[in-house]
Amino acid sequence: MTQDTLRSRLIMAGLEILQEKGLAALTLRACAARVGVSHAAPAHHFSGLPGLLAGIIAKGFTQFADTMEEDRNSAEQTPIGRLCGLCNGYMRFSREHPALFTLMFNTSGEVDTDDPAFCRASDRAYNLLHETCTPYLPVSPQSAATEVLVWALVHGLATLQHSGRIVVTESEGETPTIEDLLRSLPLKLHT
Amino acid sequence: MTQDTLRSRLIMAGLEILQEKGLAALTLRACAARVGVSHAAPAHHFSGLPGLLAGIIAKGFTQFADTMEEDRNSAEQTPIGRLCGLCNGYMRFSREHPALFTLMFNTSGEVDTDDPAFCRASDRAYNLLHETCTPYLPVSPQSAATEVLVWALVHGLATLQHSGRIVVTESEGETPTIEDLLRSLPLKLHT
DNA sequence: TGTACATCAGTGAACGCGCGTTCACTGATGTAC
DNA sequence: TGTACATCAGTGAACGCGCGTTCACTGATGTAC
Repeated sequence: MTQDTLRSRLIMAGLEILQEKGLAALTLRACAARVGVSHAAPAHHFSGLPGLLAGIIAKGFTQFADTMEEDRNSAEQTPIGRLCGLCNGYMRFSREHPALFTLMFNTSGEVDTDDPAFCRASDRAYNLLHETCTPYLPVSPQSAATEVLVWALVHGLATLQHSGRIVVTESEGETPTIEDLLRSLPLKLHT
Repeated sequence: MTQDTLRSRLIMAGLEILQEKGLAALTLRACAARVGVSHAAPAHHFSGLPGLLAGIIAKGFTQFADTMEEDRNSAEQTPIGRLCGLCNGYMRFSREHPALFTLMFNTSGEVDTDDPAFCRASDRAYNLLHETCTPYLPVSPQSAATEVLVWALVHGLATLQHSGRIVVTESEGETPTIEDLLRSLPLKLHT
């Protein structure tokens, strides 16, 4: 019990440090200090920094999937409405948690990608995208699957937005909205 | 003269270290050691690590633009051929220099983004994309500019490919090619 | 042509720093008898 | 009910490590006169 609590408290501390100070500040000692525990304590719960990172990323994917699901389900319940909602959630999460988002999609080799919690959370996020794209067919036999197009588009937008190179809004204005971009794609419903 | 030479040799060493061992191994001391110079020498040429990183990233953008220009100019000289070539260059560079590519598009705060060489090289890469998209018009008034669509798509593909989440090929096979993906987009030529 | 001097890239020793890791320990908890 | 013992999460001191930075120095180069 105490073990589970400290473990999850260290992960939460890691998420906060990532949010406030970025990846460079994310160390075992910093997490222990934030929780208020000696710096040797995390060794009882994680196999070094890669283990802690895996735990943090798993938690990150869970929050990511929650955000997408929430925005999808509170949007207009049509295929395009749900897809726009999901993508807005994707963009929103990457905007609100830039350092975490970057870490989640960076296999810098320092992360234990076999961690079962990590795989479960990551799969759940992917399946949300997959489900929300199922109403759509590829436009032609040669064209790519809808989910590849959509995923690449929204992921590229999120990454470029994060690095300050483009601006994407949710409300209407001079810059394109997610909805404009998705409507630019050739999406064809099942007949 | 000696100053310029050591400066550029340190940048080249940084690029090699990035390629071989990743971002975590990229330090002032490591660059100095690779060049064969004392670890205090770089201080005469760079204002700490951020200055060296700016130099490395500027060089990276130059190589990036070279790669895209080369692939664009050796492709079939039609609008779609040139655009496919450029995007193949984009993907090829990100595949061949994953750590550098990640660093180039990550404003982790540790980089001096006001560096003039950095701005010049970055602008040249962007202008290549812009030029190659000029034959195309948006499909409708609401839809996004072609270059935003293309950039987001190819950047998303590059990033997701790098993190091992999707596979994109240049030759034909079971997975979509860049050409398939670009042909999936609604691109309309000027009349 | 020669002398004196200024400049400055690179040296090598030393510094403090935060990191992950180790290790003997303490003290609470739970269990066997 | 009580005693003895095993377990184990967390402690705190100590370790070696590589990092960026500082600083007095050396020695080559270029310039003024």
